[in-house]
Amino acid sequence: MSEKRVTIYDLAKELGVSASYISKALNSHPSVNAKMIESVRKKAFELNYQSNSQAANLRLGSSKTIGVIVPHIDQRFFSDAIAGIEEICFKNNHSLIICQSHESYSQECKAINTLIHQNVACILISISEETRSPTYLENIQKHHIALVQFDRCTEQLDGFKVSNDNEEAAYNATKKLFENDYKSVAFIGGPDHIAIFKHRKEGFIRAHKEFGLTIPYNFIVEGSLTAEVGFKMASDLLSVKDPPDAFLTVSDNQALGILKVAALKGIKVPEQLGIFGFANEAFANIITPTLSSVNQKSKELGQHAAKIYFDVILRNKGPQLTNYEEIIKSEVIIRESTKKRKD
Amino acid sequence: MSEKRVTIYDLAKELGVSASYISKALNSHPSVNAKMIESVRKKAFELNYQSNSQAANLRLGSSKTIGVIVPHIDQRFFSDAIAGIEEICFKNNHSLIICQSHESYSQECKAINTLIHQNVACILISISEETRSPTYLENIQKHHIALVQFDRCTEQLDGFKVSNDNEEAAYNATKKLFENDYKSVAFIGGPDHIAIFKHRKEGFIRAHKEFGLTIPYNFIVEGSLTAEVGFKMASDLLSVKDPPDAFLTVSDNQALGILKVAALKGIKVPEQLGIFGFANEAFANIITPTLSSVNQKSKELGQHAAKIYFDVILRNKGPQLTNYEEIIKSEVIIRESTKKRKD
DNA sequence: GCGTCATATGAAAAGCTTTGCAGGTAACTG
DNA sequence: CAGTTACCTGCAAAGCTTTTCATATGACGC
Repeated sequence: MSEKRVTIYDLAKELGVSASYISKALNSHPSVNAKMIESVRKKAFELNYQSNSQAANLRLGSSKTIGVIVPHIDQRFFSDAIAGIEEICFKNNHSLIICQSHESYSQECKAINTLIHQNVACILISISEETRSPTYLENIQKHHIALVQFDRCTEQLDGFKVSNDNEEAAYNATKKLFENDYKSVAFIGGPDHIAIFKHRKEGFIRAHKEFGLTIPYNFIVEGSLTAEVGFKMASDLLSVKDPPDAFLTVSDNQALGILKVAALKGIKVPEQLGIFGFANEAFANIITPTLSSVNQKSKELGQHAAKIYFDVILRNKGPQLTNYEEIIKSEVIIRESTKKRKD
Repeated sequence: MSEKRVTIYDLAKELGVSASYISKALNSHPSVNAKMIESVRKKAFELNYQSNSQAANLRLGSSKTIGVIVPHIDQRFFSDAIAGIEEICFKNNHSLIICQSHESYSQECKAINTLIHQNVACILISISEETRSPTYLENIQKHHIALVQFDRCTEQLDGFKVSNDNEEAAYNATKKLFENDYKSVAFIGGPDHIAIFKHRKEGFIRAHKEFGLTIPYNFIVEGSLTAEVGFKMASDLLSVKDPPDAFLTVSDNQALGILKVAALKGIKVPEQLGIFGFANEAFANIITPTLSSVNQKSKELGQHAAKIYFDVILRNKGPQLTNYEEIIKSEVIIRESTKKRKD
């Protein structure tokens, strides 16, 4: 019954021609006339033939497949980005292999190996929290596989990158806080060795410089992007002598933790405390008060990352660009949580 | 430089043995002694050799790859399920190819073809809203590729399935509403040809039967799983002569829409109106009032779907089970939105 | 009738791995 | 020493497709 796979040899036998001819027909090779192509197509459909990409790719030495590595596929930002990537790949007839690093360096390496084994044409990666050395990424390039970093990029390796205007976004968010009469803002950041978090911190600092303000040393802290961390950091900071009257975070979840602290301490948001999130999670405009945040346009970011491969790398097989960076403009969204003044 | 791919022939030449021997060594074949295996491994590492899965799979006729098709990867439920699938695949050294159907039948078919071309060992699918005929799924089986349906299954095709106890969950949720003194519950459902939505409706009806209650004909409506639909349906239903005093929905987003209507009309939730969501989205316990919902354990569901392939299908290559269904127990979570009585 | 050209078709190799079988060597037994 | 065993190692084929190059056929011009 469904015993053996149907191959071009089966088609060839049925039609009384050679296998190589069938192959040409299926690929619409110019040396095969239209009538023949049609009848081969028909036969292929009739016998329920499906080409074997593995054999083709083996022959061709490439694979019409893109690999993606992200820390967690079930985090909104990444699943959105992947949706964008998938869209572009689908349009270009490439399929997608997806791996999670679970924020672990060793799993990231394992994923990279898998993708190399699979002979992917390109790897799109957003590195894990643990990744501090780019040696494994260099390994990708050694295997003549294209590499595009998105969102979380390492500055230790040149190449193709897409990320948000993180510095600018943090700068704008901080400025908005000042413009809304908050006087003393604390920053809850993320792991500093990942460029995007460093950049956000820099934007935060630039805004202070511009307004001629100094930042108390303890008003810049770092941690993971969870509500628990937000809660902990905010409890600490709100217990010091001159506490901040606003927070800028690098994740809406951290912001959520701060809201909880405020509720517990009876601090009114936004009247007594301003809170600025990051990532514009689905809940940001649903919770009370609605949360000011930064919309990172994650889907677009994914699309652009994929497009870099199809539009830039593929077209540019000659002199290799070594540094190509795209910035996706994010959008600062002001909601209730930072409206001290009613305007 | 990075010219040609390193193959077992390169290793063979370097070590002065044959390629087939290298292959055996790398696979720890018993006829190769330990010392040799070690030195081949070392050499492989030294030359940065990465095996070519495509060639191996071509030879082996299988592919250590699982294909997944979901409507939208950026919907919480699916990205969670995929996270679960990925976990199990990773453990079993399989990689994952992910496709989105975008709720479109034609894109679903295209995705299926892609996966067949890729020679995947198994396809895990949650069908699109548009899919009404299982012919394309049968095609998968014809290509001796294993098939597991999860969450959204069609009743028109027997086979391996995993889903929630949808009927039971809806029944329990409805019962909870009655127990909390709501007298007249309306149901906002989803597309009826997808079994899970039908089952939820049946659970809703069973609860009424059990309590000896009749359901006004217009209290059962259907639509997509969006806030807009929830808003529209609820506005309509709350304007009739004897409006319902509670809603059971099939999505938290629909519930969100109802909350909006209530706010607009000045109806107090939960005092005057109970609202029950479904899916336990991240925002359910964050919004005000917090939303009663059904936790579908989506990640577990994904894990189980993948495990069916590894634990059941692979182990059971003899007499084919034709109907194997697993039910993941979901959890009904009561929050503020349905607490008419304080207890 | 012969050289030329266009068109249609096929043979064979290559891409890389796995595996059954056979061949070879060394050690060991009686 | 002949025969057996155990252990290593390699040959060759298979898995399916693509592509180069060669051949065959017929038509055409002169």
